[in-house]
Amino acid sequence: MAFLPVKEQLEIIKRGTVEIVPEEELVLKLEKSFKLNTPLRIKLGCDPTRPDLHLGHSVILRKMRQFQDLGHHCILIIGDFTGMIGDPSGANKTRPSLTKEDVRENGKTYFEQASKILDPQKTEIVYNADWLGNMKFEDVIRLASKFTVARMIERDDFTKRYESNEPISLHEFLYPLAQGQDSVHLRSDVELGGSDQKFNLLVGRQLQREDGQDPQVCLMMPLLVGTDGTHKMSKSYDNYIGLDEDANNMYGKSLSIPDQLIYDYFELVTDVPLEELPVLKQKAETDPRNAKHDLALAITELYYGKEAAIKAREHFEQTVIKKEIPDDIPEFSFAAGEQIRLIQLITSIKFAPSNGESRRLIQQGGVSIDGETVSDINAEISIDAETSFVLKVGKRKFGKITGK
RNA sequence: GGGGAGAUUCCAGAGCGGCCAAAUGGGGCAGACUGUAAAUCUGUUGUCUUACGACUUCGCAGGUUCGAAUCCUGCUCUCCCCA
Repeated sequence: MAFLPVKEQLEIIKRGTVEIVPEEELVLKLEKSFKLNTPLRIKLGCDPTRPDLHLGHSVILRKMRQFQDLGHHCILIIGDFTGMIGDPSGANKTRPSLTKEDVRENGKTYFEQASKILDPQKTEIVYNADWLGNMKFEDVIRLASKFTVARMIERDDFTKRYESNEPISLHEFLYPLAQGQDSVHLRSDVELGGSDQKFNLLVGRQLQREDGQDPQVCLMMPLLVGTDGTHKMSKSYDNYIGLDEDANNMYGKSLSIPDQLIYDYFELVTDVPLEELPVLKQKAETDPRNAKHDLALAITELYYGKEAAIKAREHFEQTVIKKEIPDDIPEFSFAAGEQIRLIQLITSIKFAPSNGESRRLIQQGGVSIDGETVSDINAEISIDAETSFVLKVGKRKFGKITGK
């Protein structure tokens, strides 16, 4: 296939990037690729320990997709080797070491979810245990000798953990080396990563250089700030919008981001054309309400299509703005003749994790039946064949209770 | 190898023999308000119980005591200083 002119490719590639190190080398690589009509080898590593992808992951995956669309060769590394050992970074808890099967399984799940963004046909999947697992201790020592401790601990997250007296295990120093070794093995031209990966990506450059290769270009994407507006999007902060979230949730959660993030989201997680971005930036400042709805729609549309996205918008307006009952709510049937305490009913359909919690919800006015707030903790419900009412618990848990 | 500090409820962090299901902050949840599932304010935040109360929880295992998160012994883990 024919490649786009280098200048046009660059424009697409640079969208949203934090840093490209070094950009001149990327230009050279693109020029060479164009001349020889050979695709660049783009590398992206993933951690298969938690295969629940969210919009934060999508930032980098989308960048990968852009490379695919430009005709380059994309390689997704499933980090099964590191996953088996259990990367303890960022935590002082030992993570459970996964078995080989677990990791392969997770890797599969990861790829399935990533396929919502990547073109699976054009993605090469590799497992790094295939080469890292064969290294001898001697090889590891030789690799380790290429880095000094001072260089390692100057890495930002190590420095922070060191200063706050948090433990750093020795093997964590080996992770960047392992990742760099991946680049050597795959002879990558470009490695993608979050801006927190800079150090690791740079290690790849050094190791490739020592191996006599043309070092990879490191392309860093910003870390997407989560719905709380402060931390990077991640499952552990519970500020994420999952890729397999249903359309309604995706829409609603997208609306809950703080206003100042609207533009970033447009740039990083939607497909709005480059030339429209400045307009949207303007709109995000002058008309945040509508800009945010546009954003929510754009995000939802990307994963569920236009029709579903519009439905999600309607659902949101109905339930949140007009505070009406949505059309499609789950139904829970109880045997006719049954007498059940409301508290237990709420717990039994998992609208609350414990009876204590249900009780609290009622006490706080968070429970209503057909729009009437229930304040009696001891309320009992008699079910008969005719029973049918809508139970609302908290802001957005609706259920239709019926008798059978 | 030697010396010191520490492990508390989702997180951070008080408590140091009964008044401790355990201060305070963060987070979560609910209510009010709002363009919003944002911000703000208020309430709430182990389990079971209508309630009285009962039960489980303060690294792990034992022990002292009428009674332990708090005292003792051993173990595990972490941090700091020295070598």
